[in-house]
Amino acid sequence: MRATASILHLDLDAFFAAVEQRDKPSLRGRPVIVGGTGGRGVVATASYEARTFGVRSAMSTREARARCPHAAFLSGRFHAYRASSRLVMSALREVSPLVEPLSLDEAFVDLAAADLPDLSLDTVTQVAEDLRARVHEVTGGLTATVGVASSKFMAKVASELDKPDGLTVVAPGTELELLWPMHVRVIPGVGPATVERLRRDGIHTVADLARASEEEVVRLLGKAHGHGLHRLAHGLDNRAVVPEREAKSVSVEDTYSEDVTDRLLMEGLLARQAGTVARRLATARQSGRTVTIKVRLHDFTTLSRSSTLDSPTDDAQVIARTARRLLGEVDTTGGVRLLGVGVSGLADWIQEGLFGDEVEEEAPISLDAAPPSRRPAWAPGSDVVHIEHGPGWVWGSGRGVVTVRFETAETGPGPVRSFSLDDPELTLLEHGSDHEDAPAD
DNA sequence: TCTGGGGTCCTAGGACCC
DNA sequence: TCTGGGGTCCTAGGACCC
Repeated sequence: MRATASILHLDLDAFFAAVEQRDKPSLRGRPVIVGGTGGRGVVATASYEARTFGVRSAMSTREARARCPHAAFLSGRFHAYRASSRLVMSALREVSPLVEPLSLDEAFVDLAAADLPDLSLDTVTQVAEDLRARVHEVTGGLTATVGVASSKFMAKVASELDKPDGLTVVAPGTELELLWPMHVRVIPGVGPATVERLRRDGIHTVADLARASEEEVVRLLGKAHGHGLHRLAHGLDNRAVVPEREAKSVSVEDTYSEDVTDRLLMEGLLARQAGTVARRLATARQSGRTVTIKVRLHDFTTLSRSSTLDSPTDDAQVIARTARRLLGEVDTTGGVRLLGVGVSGLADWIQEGLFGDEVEEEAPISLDAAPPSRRPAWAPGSDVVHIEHGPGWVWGSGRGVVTVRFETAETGPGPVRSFSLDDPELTLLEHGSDHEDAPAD
């Protein structure tokens, strides 16, 4: 909570649907619904025209069709959404270097890091209006709703108040009089289950929540959630705007139009998903140790099984093999409606920055350009090794295992594989055997 | 023939280690 | 011979967000 209204939250209005209406004039003024169009689809975004018929996000497409049969139902063009999103994020970064995207259509901007004469209400209001106009301009007509306040929480609450195409600035000091009459549902993190738990205890408004003792809220909702919500109810929020966040997992899941009952087919579908996950990991130059499968049975029961490997991988075969083994632990009699594969525990083995600038760049690392290392043996990124048929970089090490990414300037990033430290195939190519220097920085 | 897909964070219990 | 306690890792599930 700051003394100035210097955190801005921007939300693009009915984003996916608005992009479709922008790109296809015949859709303008008409109800447009973007989402899964198959028998088991749900609505991702409904245009405001569709919302007047009661169509909402996350509603099944079947129900949306019943409510609004004349709407245009579209399955979505994500490259177009990403392109517009990038334009918006760039526009935000013109205002302040501290921009935290929350999704394709939402971001926080820290105005305290912007180059402004002051942070008075007049100034931030003008900045917000200019920004909304700029977004409209760079996207070719999309509108945004903006909230500006003294914290992330209040900025987000404020941006909900004047949708679409609006602006709300909350003057510092007036937060609680705005917040307390509202329903607890306005607090991000309060969903249906939490609303119900609080309701049973007679807590409906934010003021009710603030009046309750912290002990009581913690008893109802658990330590972290209870403590956090109780603070928010008092308007207390010191979270900073954080521009870059490391991904913690990569996953793919698919709901099938008909339940899958054939075990071999399930294995094939998992293997294909493993390939997609592996490709995304390689693109992000990451690997992870924990492989998780997700299985949704015919009756919507959802299960997960996971297995943590000795060393991180981005190898499609390894992920597929693990996924198949995990599927073996699940009774799929009766069929499954969804299968998914994910890898988490990313970057555990990669010390960010050990590669220096090189890790930030997409360009393949030349083995010839290997920097003389001053780090202990087998530190991630420190050594070039030779295993079996080719050279590679040490990617991670520990527990008697060294993990290597095979990579050359010619081939670019290759697969990640692991070897036991006493594997005779493993030879240190560069970097002598005494490593007494302390790690740099 | 209700109920997507991509994520994040939290909890709770058991294993294991010191 | 009646039995510690703290810390960390792993696993499964749940709530929530967009």
